[in-house]
Amino acid sequence: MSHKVRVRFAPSPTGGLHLGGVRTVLFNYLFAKKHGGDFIVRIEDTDQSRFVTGAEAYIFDCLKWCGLTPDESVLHDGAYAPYRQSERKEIYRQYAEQLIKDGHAYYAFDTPAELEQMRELLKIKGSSSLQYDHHVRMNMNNSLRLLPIETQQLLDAGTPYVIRIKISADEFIPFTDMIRGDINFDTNAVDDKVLLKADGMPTYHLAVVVDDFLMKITHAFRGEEWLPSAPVHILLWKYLFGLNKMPQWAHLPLILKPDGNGKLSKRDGDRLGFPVYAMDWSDPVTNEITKGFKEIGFLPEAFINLLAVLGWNDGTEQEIFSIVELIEKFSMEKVHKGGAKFDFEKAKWFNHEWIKKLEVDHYAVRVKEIFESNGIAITDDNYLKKVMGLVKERCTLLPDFFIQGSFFFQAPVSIDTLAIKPKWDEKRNLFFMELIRVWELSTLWESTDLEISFKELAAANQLKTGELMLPLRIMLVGGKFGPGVFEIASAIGKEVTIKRIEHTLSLLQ
RNA sequence: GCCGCGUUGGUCAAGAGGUUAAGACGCCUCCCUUUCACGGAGGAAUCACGGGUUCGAGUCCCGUACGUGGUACCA
Repeated sequence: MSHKVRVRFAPSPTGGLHLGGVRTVLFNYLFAKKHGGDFIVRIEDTDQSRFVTGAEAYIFDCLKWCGLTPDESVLHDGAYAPYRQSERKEIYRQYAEQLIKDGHAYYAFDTPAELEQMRELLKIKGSSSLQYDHHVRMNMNNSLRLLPIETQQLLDAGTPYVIRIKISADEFIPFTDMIRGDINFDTNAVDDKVLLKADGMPTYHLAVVVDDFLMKITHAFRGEEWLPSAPVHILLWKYLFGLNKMPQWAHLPLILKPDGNGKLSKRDGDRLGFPVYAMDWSDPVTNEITKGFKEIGFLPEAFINLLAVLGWNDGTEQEIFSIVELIEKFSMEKVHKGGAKFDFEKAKWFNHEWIKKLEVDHYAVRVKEIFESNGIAITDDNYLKKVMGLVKERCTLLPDFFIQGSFFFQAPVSIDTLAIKPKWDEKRNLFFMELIRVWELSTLWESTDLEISFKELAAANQLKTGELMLPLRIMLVGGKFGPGVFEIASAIGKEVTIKRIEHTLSLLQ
């Protein structure tokens, strides 16, 4: 307890950063910050065949957008560098050798073909498992079966080999998971996992344990898919560093697809029409772009919020949390055991809430970009912010500001005259002609003034205001949506208002 | 197949043996608004199943079903 809390997020740079990945980062981050600890990002790039250019930089971009800044990482320095496992390659070997020396691991020279043959044989024998374990290892080509001199000869000859952990039979590995409580594993179900690959790189199993030790990690949080290999890691801790130094584990529940079965994948997003990655990911090989939450118009505050409450809640009715509140209220014990299906409708609701809640200044820059990418140059930022304030409660995603607010900047592209025509007649036509004259002479242009003059004129013409407001709205907006008509008229100004009324009037002739 | 983990409305979920089983999203109705939203009021809809334990079980135990993950020189 006297040690400073240190946690890590350890992604493989193999592609886009998935919702589940961001949530793992988030829970790590929240836990670290809550306990005044350090949040470390370590790049687990031990599989050279899966390396993807740009993926690492992309991960850091996502973290930056989310506001989850690491204390130590490839980009943030720290006392335990390097933070990229490929650069730590030499470190791992000595631990693997140590395990061999202590009798907990061995060299295995079996070729892929021989391994396949072994599995075929087990299958024929009707064995329930096809594992490389105590049942078969004495029939295999490894240093356990070979004479020491034979092993040495193979080694000297440069024969390719891996180092495997020697899992003893009939042993129980108990451990406590912060979320799931006490769990017991039977070693008979675990195989002699490869620790060091033929290319000299460690596998995940060796690398996590060694690095977590070296980097003084106190709490290790990862996805539930790692639970079955936990006994291997625990054994390695026991053999290498001692169980008393082992971090506390928590295996986070999975995020599942909304329909059907299984883990949420990128393909589900494509299929169901929502993003699965935090930010746009462009595949360097195929150039295919996969949409991200940021780009479709999510606020980072909302993204973080919705992820936090997917599998966790503080036991109250509260659903909207700022990052500061999350840090204060988060606890690993309240994380669920079961996986949660992702619901995009609810995700959008969070964004809507955050758009309403936040001052428009927080996201005006992005909305400005959206307008500009739609061909509307914003020359007056204050006017933009005013418009945003007027329409924000109708916007769920950031691009909605364009849909809801373009008519403040340009004449409506199309005018829904069909909505006016059924109740249109000469009397109403004359009313609007007169309205133009009245408003042209008006020196006051506040929405309340406009409403008063509009209503007075309607009364004088013995027309119901209500029947005239919809036509006015259509004239100014183009359709049946948007904030109060008089507020719109006031915002767009006298000249534009009159021009739009005249234009629609001519359309109605 | 084997091993692990899980299971409260359609979805997210509160719930630590005694509750009329919260709340939210979505859906429906109504009010507000002569637009669309926002806001407000209401509605439909749930403890996977079977056995125990107990005066009493969504809550504890055991089975079953279902889901999910793992079973690679991937992480």
